[in-house]
Amino acid sequence: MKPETLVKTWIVEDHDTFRRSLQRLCTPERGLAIAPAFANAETMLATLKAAPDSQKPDVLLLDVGLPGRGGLEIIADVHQHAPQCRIVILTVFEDEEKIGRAISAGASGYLLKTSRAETVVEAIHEAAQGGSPMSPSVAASVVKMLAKLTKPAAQPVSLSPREHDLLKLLVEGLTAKEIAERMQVSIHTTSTHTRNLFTKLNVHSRAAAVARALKDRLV
Amino acid sequence: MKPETLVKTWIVEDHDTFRRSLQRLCTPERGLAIAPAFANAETMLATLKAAPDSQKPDVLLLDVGLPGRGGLEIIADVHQHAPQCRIVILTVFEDEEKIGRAISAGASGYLLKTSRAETVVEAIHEAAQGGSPMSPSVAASVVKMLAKLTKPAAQPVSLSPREHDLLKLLVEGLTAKEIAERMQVSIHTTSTHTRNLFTKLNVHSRAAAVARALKDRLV
DNA sequence: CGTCACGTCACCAAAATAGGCGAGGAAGGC
DNA sequence: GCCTTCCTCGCCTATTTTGGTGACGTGACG
Repeated sequence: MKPETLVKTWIVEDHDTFRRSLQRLCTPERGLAIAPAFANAETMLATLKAAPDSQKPDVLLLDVGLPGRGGLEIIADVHQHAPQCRIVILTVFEDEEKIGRAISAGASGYLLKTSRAETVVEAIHEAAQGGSPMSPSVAASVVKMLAKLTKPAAQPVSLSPREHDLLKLLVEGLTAKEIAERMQVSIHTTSTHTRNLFTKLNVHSRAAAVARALKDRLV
Repeated sequence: MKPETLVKTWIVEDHDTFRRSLQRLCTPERGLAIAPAFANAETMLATLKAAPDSQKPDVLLLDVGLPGRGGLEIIADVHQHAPQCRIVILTVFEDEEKIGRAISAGASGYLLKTSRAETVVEAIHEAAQGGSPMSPSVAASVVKMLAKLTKPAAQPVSLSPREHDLLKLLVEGLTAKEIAERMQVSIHTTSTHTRNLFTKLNVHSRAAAVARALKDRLV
């Protein structure tokens, strides 16, 4: 894993002291190129847009300290102008809300500012190699979110094969007539299946059935 | 972070050599209690069921080498008999499918067998403290999955406040009448909103609107 | 002041759906 | 054999939904 070339890192951090500390971490001895550092995202973006590809960063350390509008929107812009750049969030917030939004926006890593200097350096290298460095508690949040998002039905329902087919087509938004065609049966049959399906799902409308199906991952 | 008590770790690993290697890692000098090790999940579960709470493990290192039925079902059983136990998967597989299913099942961590001994020990401690140790590439997969699951609408739609309200109620499976009550308006109004909503969402039925809303996370 | 988006309400008709009933055949378990 | 589940098809009606049109008041914006 010895770095053949220095990892180009950019830094966005509004606190002067902390920004300089980060900047001092980036030394050739640590396998990192001298890092441009910016006090706000706008100047960084302007520089990024003007930079030739060869000078664009491999990793961007991004502080998203400001609540509300703060840096998450920036991520999309960075991806647009430097698609290969891995973005590592560096912040004091560790609530699932913020973590989830950062990852949705395209962040690769998420470090807390309580991380040790050595950890940050490791994280930069890890990110540059395609990994996703995260502080332990952040990793736990991410795993928790993923588990929640993929958890199956609370009370599992056993649908017959045809009912399952029907449900999938319902979720596609087809009408009864279209479903009958797709399933190669009479519209009366789909009607029967639909009624049975409603009973099993404990709903009284197609819309509710679709909601149940998608929420409980029945499809 | 000094461990005041030794972390009780159990090991399930079918390869004799590797199992003994893991077992040798668990020493008081490393902050770990002498670890019971099992060649298969069944005997581990039997032992777990018979064990008093005070002897139940803090962390379970679980090999899920066998493809198909292998260990993921075990996770639920372990959670049932030792709710506080953190489960760390230890395997050679690193495809998103397996990782996702392990996490859905309730695993806290996921290590590749290529991990160094020192890393495994760190992971055990991290898991015991509520973290989620993962090999870098696994972390990247997890982040990628989470990003995919939470990515917003492909083509964002701008709904008016009332339309958004309506959509939320639709997703709850309410009928037009119920929605009218909830929104404190006439049923004719909900009808108008519904039509406009359909146009914006480019659908022609409530079911399709619900599908679009949930798939594109418009709610 | 005009315009536009929005929310509200209404009337209308064609179409779809929800839901109840019965009934035959095929497959599988006991 | 009997029973159950599932799939299939049909008939029925009340209700809902879809989609079109028009209309009024409000507030924001230029």
